[in-house]
Amino acid sequence: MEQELKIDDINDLIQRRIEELNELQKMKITPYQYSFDVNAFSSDIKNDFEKFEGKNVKIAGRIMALRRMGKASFAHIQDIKGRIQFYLKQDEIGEENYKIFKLSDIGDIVGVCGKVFKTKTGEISVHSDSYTLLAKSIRPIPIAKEVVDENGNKTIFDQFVDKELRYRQRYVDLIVNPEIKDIFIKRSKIITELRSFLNSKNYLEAETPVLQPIYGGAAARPFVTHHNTLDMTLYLRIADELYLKRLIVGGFDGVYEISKDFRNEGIDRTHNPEFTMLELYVAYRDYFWMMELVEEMINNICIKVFGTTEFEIEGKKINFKAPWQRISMTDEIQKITGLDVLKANENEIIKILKSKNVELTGKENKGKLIDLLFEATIQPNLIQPTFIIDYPLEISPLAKKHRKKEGLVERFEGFVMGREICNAFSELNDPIDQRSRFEEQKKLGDEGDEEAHQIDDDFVRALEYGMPPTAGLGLGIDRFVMLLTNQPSIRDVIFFPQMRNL
RNA sequence: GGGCGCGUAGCUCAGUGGUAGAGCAUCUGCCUUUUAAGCAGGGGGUCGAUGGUUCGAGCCCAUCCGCGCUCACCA
Repeated sequence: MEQELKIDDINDLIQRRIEELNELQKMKITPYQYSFDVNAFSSDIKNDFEKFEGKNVKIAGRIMALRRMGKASFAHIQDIKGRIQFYLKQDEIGEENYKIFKLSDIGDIVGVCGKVFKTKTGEISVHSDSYTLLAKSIRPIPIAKEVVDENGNKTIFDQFVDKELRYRQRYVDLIVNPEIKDIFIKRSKIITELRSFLNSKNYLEAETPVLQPIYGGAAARPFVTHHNTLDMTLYLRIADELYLKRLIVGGFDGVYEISKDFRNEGIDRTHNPEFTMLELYVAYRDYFWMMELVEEMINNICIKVFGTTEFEIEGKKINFKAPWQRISMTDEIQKITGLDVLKANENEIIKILKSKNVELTGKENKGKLIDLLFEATIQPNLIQPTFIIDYPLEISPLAKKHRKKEGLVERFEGFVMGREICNAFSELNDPIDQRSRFEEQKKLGDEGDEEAHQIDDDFVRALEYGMPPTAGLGLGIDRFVMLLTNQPSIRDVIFFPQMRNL
């Protein structure tokens, strides 16, 4: 049975492979097999040659290099752990099987059985006595040839480097640049350790709605969608916060969620429209307590996943070891600029901002101006892990007023390498204050601030029933993974980053 | 959104006004321990798209599409 060609970007390379496929089928070979009993992996064999030498192994993987020399051949296959060479010759596997092998291409998935041996030139290989085509590849993969010199330095020729194609066709990227798998494995371990740390504290992993009639918990523009049967507008969540706090009202005293949030905003090195966020709320605790928890949690992840708290990130040595420095935002601004922003009027702050070439829209309130001043003067210098504490009230509509300092809230953000990695507060649990904060936000919204918070009456009602004092935390997983794995772009830590349609 | 840059064979790239190239990949032949295997020979292109300038455009100009870097925005 000949395969119909229904491939839009057919070329002669694909054409030829389909012809091979048909030839295999004429030979009654099934080019897409059902299973293969793998019992060994490339790097295990190479790392423990003494144990494997002379033993029969069954390995499987993708052919990544082929060297055919008439009636004998060498090839490399790539499995989950790396690459290994196999050798086969016609005398040993028979003409029929050798013909099947000759119809194989780089990219095919194959299974090989045979004895482990070392070639004349010293490469640990599998001397195959059977060869099975498991899945025929009809689309050629970009071939990158590798050379490892005697010092172990790897040179890669013609590496697949087009970033656009790598992101759009991540499956090819993973085949051809397998070292990136490690980043994603690290990402997975980080999330696993995060979850196991939080579970060890007996916090409940909760699932809250992605589709929300009122979005909230952050300042961001949402994605809008529509439910047909209910005939109502729904928003993809921009944060989990308000639902998780409802669970605290309901009597859970520790809840967390690791989930996707969606923000309809720009895309760049640090922003993907959907991203993974950890949010955690713990009853009867405040933001001081939460700072210690963050230190403990991050130290734990560093040790469990990387075995150290010391990292080299973009050439700088970073140590996550607790305790982190704690700096008051307004004190530090005063130290650096000489201005007491709490007492100063807006014009005094604007004057300094202008001298720093910060562009203003003219709509900023005092809290926003203070935040801008912080970003311009202090944030870039926060290289080692640092907590900035006590933020202006106007930019923190869900945080509790500071117990001592007028105009501020009990909020902290953690910074590393000048970048924010987490955000936390003593949560606002005064329903009357919360309603007036929402009303302030509504004013901003009415004035055109597209990111202003919506009024969530049901959330206020929940607070009216009474929410215990609570500490809350948000931690952006993608950016955290970027830091720990030293990746320059969020797209390098997300398997399938959002791309424009072609 | 602004600035800079990129888009040529499956991959990596050269080609700055005069017949579209190289290496790898691929095909044919030879080759039973090779390893960027080798030797000999061959095929493969809407040069991102559209329009313009020119006797002549991959190259110059304009517009558009896509991507990258960067700045702004995104607390």
